[in-house]
Amino acid sequence: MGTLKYAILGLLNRNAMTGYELSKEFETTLFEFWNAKHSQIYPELKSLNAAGLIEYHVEITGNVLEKKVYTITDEGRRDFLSWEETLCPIQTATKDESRLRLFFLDSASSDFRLQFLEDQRQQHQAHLTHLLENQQKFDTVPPKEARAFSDYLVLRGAVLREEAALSWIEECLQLANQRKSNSASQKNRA
Amino acid sequence: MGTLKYAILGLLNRNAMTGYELSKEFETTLFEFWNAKHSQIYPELKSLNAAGLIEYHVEITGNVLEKKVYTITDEGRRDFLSWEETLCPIQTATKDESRLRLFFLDSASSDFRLQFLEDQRQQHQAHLTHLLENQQKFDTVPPKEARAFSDYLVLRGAVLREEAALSWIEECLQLANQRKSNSASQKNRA
DNA sequence: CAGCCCATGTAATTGGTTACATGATTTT
DNA sequence: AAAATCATGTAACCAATTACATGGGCTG
Repeated sequence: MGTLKYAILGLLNRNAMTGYELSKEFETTLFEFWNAKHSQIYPELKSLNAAGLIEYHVEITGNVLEKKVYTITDEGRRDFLSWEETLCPIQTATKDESRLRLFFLDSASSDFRLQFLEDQRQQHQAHLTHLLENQQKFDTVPPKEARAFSDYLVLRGAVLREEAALSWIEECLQLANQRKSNSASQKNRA
Repeated sequence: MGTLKYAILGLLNRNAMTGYELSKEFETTLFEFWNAKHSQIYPELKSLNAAGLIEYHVEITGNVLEKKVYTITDEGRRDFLSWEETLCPIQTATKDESRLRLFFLDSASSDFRLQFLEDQRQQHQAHLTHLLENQQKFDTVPPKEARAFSDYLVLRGAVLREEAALSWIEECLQLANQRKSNSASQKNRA
């Protein structure tokens, strides 16, 4: 899809940045829905530069350490906007190892089943708590064209998704427990 | 991670199957949380066979058409179970182009913003409807050790996730509409 | 001066998709 | 007879992670 390209152009469309700063931005801000390591970013910057979509100038930190501050070009901005202003299909399929394991969970022992679900529950709980802490940093919905508005929206998305994941696991636990007390009376299965 | 390996072993642990049937299984049953094309499956089967985790015998369909029916070996079963009976981290990050686009949506025109959100809303709505139709096929929660129990659980997971996604988009739409009427009175921004 | 962060790259490998390639069987 | 589906594979390419490799700058 070449999505990394547009993630980078999008970030540079906001602020000029070095590859290192882009990498930090992926780790922090975009982490929930996109990520890329520096080993993927630097080559991509090289090719975006070659394509004339971004430029850079070198700045010196201290005495010798060079850093390349990248800026988006007009052509790059046009390219980004033409990507940004297109519709896109929602994600109906996504690789999720937890769900795969859960799908096969009937081949595991009944003890492990509960242990697995309980562990998943706790992890989701912890992650949700963390997200809610971030959400509380917004005392109010960020206004207008504020940069933080997007941050708020994607954070809300993460919160709602995580709440749903937690509800789901709790539903699974409940059904698994039901099953356990049922099957106690008929343990003589294959 | 080598997850494909365990997805295949897990399926073969249920039933003996050909590569073609595995491929269909990925397309239908596992699709929501794992997928693999035949071009990835056939080489994987080759290497699992070489590792002694699966075996096959050849069956003839019609006059000449050969198909390889794969069976899991004892060693394969042990390997699968040792994977299956381990805890795993929840997914806190997943690449999602829709969310990325939404994150950058402030660089788009206000008209397009609403168009994008409305389109996403409709897509989520349609997908949810489809999932709920599948859910109705279960008149009751499948019992005990029934194969369908896992199917039911992952379907419930998909339903809850999709409901959350829809709620989120609706919240975004609401906020975006608010913003529009607000910003009408102060359109003189940079 | 040690340890951590800043800063930039490349190489090797894995995971995954798309395209290439072939041919039999069944259904309409 | 054509079209859809069954059936199996390989090749080329793209995306992404892990590891390799180097060195400066800042803080305690």
